[in-house]
Amino acid sequence: MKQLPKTYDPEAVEEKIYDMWLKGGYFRGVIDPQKEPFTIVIPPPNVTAQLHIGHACDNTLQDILIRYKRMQGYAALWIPGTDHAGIATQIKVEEKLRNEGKTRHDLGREKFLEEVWAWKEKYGGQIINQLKKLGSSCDWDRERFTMDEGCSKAVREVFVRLYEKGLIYKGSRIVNWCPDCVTALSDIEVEHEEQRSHLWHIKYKVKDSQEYITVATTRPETMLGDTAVAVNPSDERYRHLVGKTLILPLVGREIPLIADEYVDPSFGTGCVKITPAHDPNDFEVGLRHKLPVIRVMDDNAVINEKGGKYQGMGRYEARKAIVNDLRELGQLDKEEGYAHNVGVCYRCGKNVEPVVSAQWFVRMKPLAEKAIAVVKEGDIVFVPERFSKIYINWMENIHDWCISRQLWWGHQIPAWYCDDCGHINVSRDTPEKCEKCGSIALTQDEDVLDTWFSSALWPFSTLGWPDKTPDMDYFYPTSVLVTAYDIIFFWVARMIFSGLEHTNQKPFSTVFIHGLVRDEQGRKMSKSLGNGVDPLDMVEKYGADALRLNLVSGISPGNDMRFIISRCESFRNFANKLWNAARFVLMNLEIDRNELPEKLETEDKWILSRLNSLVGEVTENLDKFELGIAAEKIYDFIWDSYCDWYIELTKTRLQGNEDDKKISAQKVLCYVLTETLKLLHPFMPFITEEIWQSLPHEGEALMVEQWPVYMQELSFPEEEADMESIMKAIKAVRALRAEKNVPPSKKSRLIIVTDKDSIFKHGEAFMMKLAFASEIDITETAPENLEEMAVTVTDDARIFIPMAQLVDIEKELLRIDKELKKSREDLSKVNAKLQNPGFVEKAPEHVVNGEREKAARLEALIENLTESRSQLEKIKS
RNA sequence: GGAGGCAUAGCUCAGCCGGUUAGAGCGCUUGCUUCACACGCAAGAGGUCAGGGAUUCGAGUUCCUUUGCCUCCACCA
Repeated sequence: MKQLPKTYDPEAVEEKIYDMWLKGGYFRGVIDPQKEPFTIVIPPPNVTAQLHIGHACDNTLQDILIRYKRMQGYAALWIPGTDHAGIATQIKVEEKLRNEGKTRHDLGREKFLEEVWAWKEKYGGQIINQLKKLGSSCDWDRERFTMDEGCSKAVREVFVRLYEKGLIYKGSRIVNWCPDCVTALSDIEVEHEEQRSHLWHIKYKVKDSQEYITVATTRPETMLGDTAVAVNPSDERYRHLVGKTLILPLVGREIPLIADEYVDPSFGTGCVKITPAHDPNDFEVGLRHKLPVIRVMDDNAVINEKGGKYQGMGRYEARKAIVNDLRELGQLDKEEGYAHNVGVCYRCGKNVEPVVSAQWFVRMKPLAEKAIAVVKEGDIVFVPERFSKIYINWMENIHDWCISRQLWWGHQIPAWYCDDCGHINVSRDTPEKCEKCGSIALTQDEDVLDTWFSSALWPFSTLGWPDKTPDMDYFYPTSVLVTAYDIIFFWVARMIFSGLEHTNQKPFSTVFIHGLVRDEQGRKMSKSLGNGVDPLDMVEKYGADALRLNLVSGISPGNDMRFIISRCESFRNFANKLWNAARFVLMNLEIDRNELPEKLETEDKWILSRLNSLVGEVTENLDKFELGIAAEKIYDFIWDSYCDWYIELTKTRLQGNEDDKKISAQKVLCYVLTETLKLLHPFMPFITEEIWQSLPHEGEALMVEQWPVYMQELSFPEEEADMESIMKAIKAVRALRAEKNVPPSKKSRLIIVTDKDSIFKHGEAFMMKLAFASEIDITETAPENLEEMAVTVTDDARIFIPMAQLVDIEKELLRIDKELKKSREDLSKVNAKLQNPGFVEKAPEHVVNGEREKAARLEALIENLTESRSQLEKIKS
């Protein structure tokens, strides 16, 4: 017999258990042709810093799925890894350098990258350690990094293939430029926020005329680059001026007044200044009208030499100066307050500047088509389903993807420019000479790729692609992708089209989307608010199991959740509850084999039947990704059915002196506990494993045990009902006693009047213990000296308690009347249903039968209540 | 301008395909050193399931609508 400490101590258990799992090699995904594969690739956390509570949630969900499937006999593989997170990490390291008074340019590219790699080693390691602390059962032998050799090879392969197919091109386009990060961004890396600003109305003089045209703009500084003013061709007000020349204020440049459908005549003055170099729409207009493109800002958003006297000013400094100058010239017609959406960089939060720039793009339309079809046809399923609409909508309106970044940290673009002929050599390996002119003077493109370019390949680059590997053959396509809804576009969408394009297969079958973890007030967790929660703190305080259960129970798929610390405490209490249940079982255990006894008592069948239903339901819930519901059901079963009832019920047998009943109780206790541990294991891996190891068992570890299956022969509806009868009686007695504050130490005789005497005969011992009886009489007729007794009633028994303390006829009458009223109301409702032909005809049989049974129960209860009532009345008079 | 979500106990939230008396945690009230557990046990209070309408034998659950929050997408100067 093994002794467990009185309180569960996660710290003493978790590391030991995790090491045991590691030593056993249970995390390894092993190719086994006899088994079905089940694969998950981790959404690689950024190596920017430590994990936050959102990661803990994401990884707990994955771990639950992978452990569940592993126990079901799948060849389960969970591939871990981290993401280099281009801009984010580079910003972090530059910040660190700034604190040391340095910039990346002081170090130079090579030295700087050394710094970043050192950073990566530090934080990447921390992240892996954190994942382990959470209990994640990843195959650590296969840990990957988006910039490791294999992933880099995949990146080059993809780049070259797409380039050769004409799906990657380099071109001058308007891109979102972050002057602070000094790089181009893709469209989705720009967030929009409303900013209060002004709408400035500026007068442009018509050449050789007294007339003026007024345009409105939110970015007056860009006027330095204006090359036209446009009006709608149908606009009567300006028709006579179309084709005329205007004088650009401050600059003096002559620009045409053009007509273009793009202009909305009803907005503002109906005239739009056209700055092709600094606005995406103007760029398009410029193309249509063959307008010159004059870029007036440099990469830091400082006005360049094209800006005349404003050269050297920052964009907002220039804005101020220009507005002032226009005002002085009398060419500022109006200045009005204006709130509008401004794009900001998703990494640094600074305003993004649309500028024309030569960048690399992925041509999206051809790739998107397949990616839309695969979801529309249900080949890839989103859970919850509603996210597929969001995905499809985005894919259908997709723009080309700007993939080049003016950073140093990342995959350098595999393109080499020939210094002699200018030809672009795109190649998997560093070319020795220009493929066009043979020159050896080649310079590689300085830029790196968008960090998401490599993440997009993650499901197959981690399995060895582009090489043909056994892993690729066996584990690909992966099974489920688990992630939050905020990176559906960044990541999920790009994995889908990349997988389809490069492997000709979908990268995964199911996308399981969860919400974001917010703080107790429902705010997003962020650095600036300082409301972030460190998962390791929670692990330390409450244990990993409690944290995990907090993160998955009481949540619904796809919806945000609040992280409430007090809930960690309740789940720690739950762990302790389970611990003590196990402690109780072990204290009473004299068997060394886990098996069911030959002869089962009613209460055994009751708990086994309940367990069996639980097995069926939990399995179904997990298959439908209803993890929260599954967790709650297991929680309720353990606390309510197993601890509060079954353990209490077995005490009479365990403490009795009938050996066979004692042993059979031990066997059922042990069996049910073991099966329950299996069900709970994916959710609370540490404590379940630790307890399981103490119980009689044959296998090596709980985590590789077989997942329980529903068995018809373990369903005992009759015994369940019988036990419920006894439980109801026990509850009724307890309620009566509690009302009068009778302590458990004060026992009393119980006289049970029932026609189900065999059931109650069996329940005698339970009533003794749990209803605090000193002796029990089971009869079919009510006792005599009623005035000395209190009575309580269930639907199949009247229970008399000869205890003066409880006798209070007036109060009893009141209580019985109240109950009678309620029961009669319920009964009439049920009868109304049953008398409704529509209900009886149309409702399914089990529902109708259920109502009939309910009616019968209520009738019995009413009869018992009425009987008791008339007796009380008799005593009263 | 589009699209989506949320509204259920004092608080935070579950509630799957419509079908017992709408649940949990925390909080609250009362009692209990009941030989696993006070991180516990027992009993209890507390709900017009946001308002209105429709479908149905039956609606917290489906549909429409109103109100109030929230999010995402979108090039209106």
